[in-house]
Amino acid sequence: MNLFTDIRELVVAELTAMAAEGQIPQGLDFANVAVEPPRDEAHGDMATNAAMVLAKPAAMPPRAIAEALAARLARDPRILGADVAGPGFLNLRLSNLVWQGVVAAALREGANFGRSAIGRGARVNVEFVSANPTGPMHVGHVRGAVVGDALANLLAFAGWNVTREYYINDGGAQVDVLARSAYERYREACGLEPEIREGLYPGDYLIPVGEALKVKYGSALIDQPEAVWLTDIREFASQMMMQMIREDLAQLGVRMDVYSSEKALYGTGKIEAAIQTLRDMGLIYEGVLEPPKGKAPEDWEPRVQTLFRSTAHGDDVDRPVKKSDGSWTYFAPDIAYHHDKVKRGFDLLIDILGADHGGYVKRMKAAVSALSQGSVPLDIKLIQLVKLYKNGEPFKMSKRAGTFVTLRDVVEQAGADVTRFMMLTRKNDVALDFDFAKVLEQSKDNPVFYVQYANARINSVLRKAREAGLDVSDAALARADLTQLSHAAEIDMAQQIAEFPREVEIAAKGNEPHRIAFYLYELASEFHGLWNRGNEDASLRFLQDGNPATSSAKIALARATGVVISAGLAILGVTPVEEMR
RNA sequence: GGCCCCGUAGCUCAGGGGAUAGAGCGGCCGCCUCCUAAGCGGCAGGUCGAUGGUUCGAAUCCAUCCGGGGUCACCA
Repeated sequence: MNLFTDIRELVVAELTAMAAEGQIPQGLDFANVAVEPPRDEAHGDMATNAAMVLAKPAAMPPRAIAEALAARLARDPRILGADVAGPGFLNLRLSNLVWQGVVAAALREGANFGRSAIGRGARVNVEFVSANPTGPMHVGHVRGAVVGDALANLLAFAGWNVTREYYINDGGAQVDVLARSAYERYREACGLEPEIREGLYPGDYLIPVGEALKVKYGSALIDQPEAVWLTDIREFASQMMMQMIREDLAQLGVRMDVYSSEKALYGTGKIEAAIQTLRDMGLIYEGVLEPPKGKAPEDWEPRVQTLFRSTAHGDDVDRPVKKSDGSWTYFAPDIAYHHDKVKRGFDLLIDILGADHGGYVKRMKAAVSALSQGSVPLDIKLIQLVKLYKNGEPFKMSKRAGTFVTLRDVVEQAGADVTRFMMLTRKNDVALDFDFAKVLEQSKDNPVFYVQYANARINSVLRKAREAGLDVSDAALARADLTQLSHAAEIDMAQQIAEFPREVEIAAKGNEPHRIAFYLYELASEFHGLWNRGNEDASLRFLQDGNPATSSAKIALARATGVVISAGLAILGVTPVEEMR
């Protein structure tokens, strides 16, 4: 249930009736009519801008519309009062029964509370991580992995049909480097001195690869020329790397539905087919690009290349799909890959990329726009850097990988839940500071702790109530006399709970999972506030000695809050804690 | 120089075209005989980078400019 859309439907229904009865003109567009919580509590529980939005097209003063609408809305049992205010806002006060009903709904719906159908089952592909299979995942990948996974959870919760996909970049030169590096480790496993030359991957995570190669090939590849072993070792090593990456992702609680290989596109005609599709649209031509503007064109020389006319779909310059030697650029398989996604029938594509791929956004959008003839939107989320700190000091670590902090280092130090939550405490396009000390701190400036603490307190109440002999099952609590929840502080709590479904929809529409993390912080804050009100006003404590009926109602409110915390954390992929230690 | 992102309280950051712009930290003042004070309440602190524009209404949309970061033809 989403109370705000319910009330908006009521408003639109009344406006429609007003049009039918001639109170306002026929045929007005109600699309911009909004029902939202007002910023200021004094303005009531909900506000609608209907009168202001419609005043001009209806050629009527806003107050006249607002007053007529108010009179009609006031007849609905849910609405206690409708007051015209300010320039034409209509402020609605809702019956406590409405808010009490939200508590009951949360208890009834449980983990499904807040679930939405706005996605209408549309098929969306979320591509994320897509790290090269040349080593373990490092910090740079963590945020993208978490954002992608949480976004996928969010969209699924909001009614989209989600596919999580990893694009294995195994077609380029970097996997050759991997093969050569692994070969040296193989020589090492065979008792020879490895030559980890400049440009090879030095990390000791390749030692097991070398040992595995020795098991498979014995000494057969020693002193053989590269041409003999390169292809086999490349395949072998990248498979082992992918296995490691899958394990890394599992550590973070991330799972993929589909792994697609770049290499698998070569030799299948898929790249050629994608380019041919563009060629048939007149978007492929042989030409010479202008030198990059403003950059010293010293080493620039005109070259004839095969170009994609991406400017026809919003890009700034056309982009090469073939190098001057006739081989594909990296862009060509990427076009083919997105072509494949379009052909698989997705209604929406989302790519989660590192912020250093900013220059890549327009051309990829252009390609998808062309290949789908504008029918499949591509949203590209660029993920900004994570800066690591420990107690405020920049943090460097090189444990097992040689030069970088790995995903495993982060998860081992901070834990998957903390890592995931923290990665979602910023918008994707803002850099994020991650302090290993602060994220584990048990204080309110640590949002993970703060939210988890609220959940622990709720569990504490339930535990105490159970010890006192109360039935605190959700079914029993849903039957409690919730009309006893009438104090303003309790109604405020219920109102915050009612925000959850609305926040889910806003977050899903904008592909912004971080909104859920911020919402949970606010929800927790409301709960901690209510909890402490019990210190001053004993009637606000959840457990009321000798009054099981009242206790049940208040516990129902606490439990409903817990239900929402769990549902929200589930979207983030974080496990709620039962008890702080 | 082109393109992209950012610019909101001393600091770190929220804020779907709505009313008097919010939170945490830091500062000051309060709250535990009582479900976890690991918390809560209050006060102080703002020309929302600047200037124009669109709009009944702009932190939000558009344009230009100023700062900071990223990126920039045969690397993926």
